[in-house]
Amino acid sequence: MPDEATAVPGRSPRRERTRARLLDAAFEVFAQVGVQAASIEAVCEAAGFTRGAFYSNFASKEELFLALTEREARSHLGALERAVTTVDPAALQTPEGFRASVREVIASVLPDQAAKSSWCVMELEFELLALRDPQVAQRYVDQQHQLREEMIAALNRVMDVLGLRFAIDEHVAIDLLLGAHEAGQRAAMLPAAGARRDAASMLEVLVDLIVAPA
Amino acid sequence: MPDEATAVPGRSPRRERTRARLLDAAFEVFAQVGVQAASIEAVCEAAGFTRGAFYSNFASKEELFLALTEREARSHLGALERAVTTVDPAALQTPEGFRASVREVIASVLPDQAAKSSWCVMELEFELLALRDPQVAQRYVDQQHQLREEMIAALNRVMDVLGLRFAIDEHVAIDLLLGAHEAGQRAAMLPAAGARRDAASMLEVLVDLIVAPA
DNA sequence: TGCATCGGATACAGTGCCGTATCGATCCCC
DNA sequence: GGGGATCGATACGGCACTGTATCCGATGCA
Repeated sequence: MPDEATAVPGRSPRRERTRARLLDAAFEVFAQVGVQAASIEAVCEAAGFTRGAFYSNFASKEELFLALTEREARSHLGALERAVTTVDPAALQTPEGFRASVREVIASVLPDQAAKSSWCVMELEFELLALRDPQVAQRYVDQQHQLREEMIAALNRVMDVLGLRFAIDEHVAIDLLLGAHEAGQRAAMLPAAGARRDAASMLEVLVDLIVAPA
Repeated sequence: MPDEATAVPGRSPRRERTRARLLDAAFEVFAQVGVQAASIEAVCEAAGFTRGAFYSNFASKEELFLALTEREARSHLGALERAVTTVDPAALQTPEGFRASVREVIASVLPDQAAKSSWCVMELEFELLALRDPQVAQRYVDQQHQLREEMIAALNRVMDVLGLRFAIDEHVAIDLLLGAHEAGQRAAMLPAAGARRDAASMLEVLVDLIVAPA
């Protein structure tokens, strides 16, 4: 037995794979039926395990959920970094190219096509859980904060190249951008009512409003 | 027995009271633990009834939830109308008065202090349910659509008095306003992380951006 | 006041999920 | 290749909730 419970978090490869499969299954099941409605049993079945495996890896459904959000947050931060470093400076020279780049950076944090749209459902679940459980709330707030700070930095870097800046407080700007993106994505998952404005056009209107020459 | 099942929806006063108490309790319980996590039993207990009363009035939890959203939507539309008719034209003459009026109209649809902040939790629940259940989705979309159309009309009426107009598409404008309001309200329910921007300032920034002289 | 209907309470059988305790296979290291 | 630790499967008792069928008191009408 290792001396410390807080020793190296080096879990055996086998255990790591089990955890990963459980997390994958949790993502799927949670997105499909909701975190609260999802039974531990259903997650295990989707992962091809029995509850024995689950309780050997997680203490509760909440812990599983938090591990999942952490994994996804890490992955999103990675995607953000990649998106920023792959922005083509040449493309930025035109207004269209600039707006496309902004949208790409935003989309990298809230992937639409790649990881299916089910992540935005999970975001809603996360927020809802946070509104009820203080422990979850802390994690949620921290993750959101970190993500937004990195996005501000990323977008500022992009805009510097162009001699542009935010016309309004950058925190408000990010909130508006992310809000518009999320709203657009969710709207896309619902049946249309009347004239449906898509996320793309909303974002472009917004970008025009809040970006100004430096 | 009445000939028609679709006769007058005139329910007896007693029955109406029972339904109202069940709806009140549902609001409370749903907001507290979530729609999915809430057991019918818990709702009944909160209302001071047994499940017998519930099944005598509703076929399922979903039906109860839909009845609840309908009642609340009606109440919100009423509040919106009242807010618009009580706007003081004199107050509109100053920029501050105008912004306050805009905020009041918006707040009337998404009440913050009055009906507690728990309604925005219910909104999230509603949206989440809509993303999963097509039947719920239709209702959700319809309600949102109606609300937004009425808000556009209301705000346009207010702005006409001042010789102002939306600088951008009015549907986009409403989406941004409502989004900002909701985001601000939810943020207010969570522990602060770093500099917390409140809903009020976000809305004012936004109003300044999207309102222009006619 | 008596009677018919309505509306909510009670009783019951059934189900799915929970968390734990224990067992057995697999993996790893010497 | 054996022995010990690890890890997931199995088995068990229990509980909370579901939906229905039935009962009984309240209510309203003649």
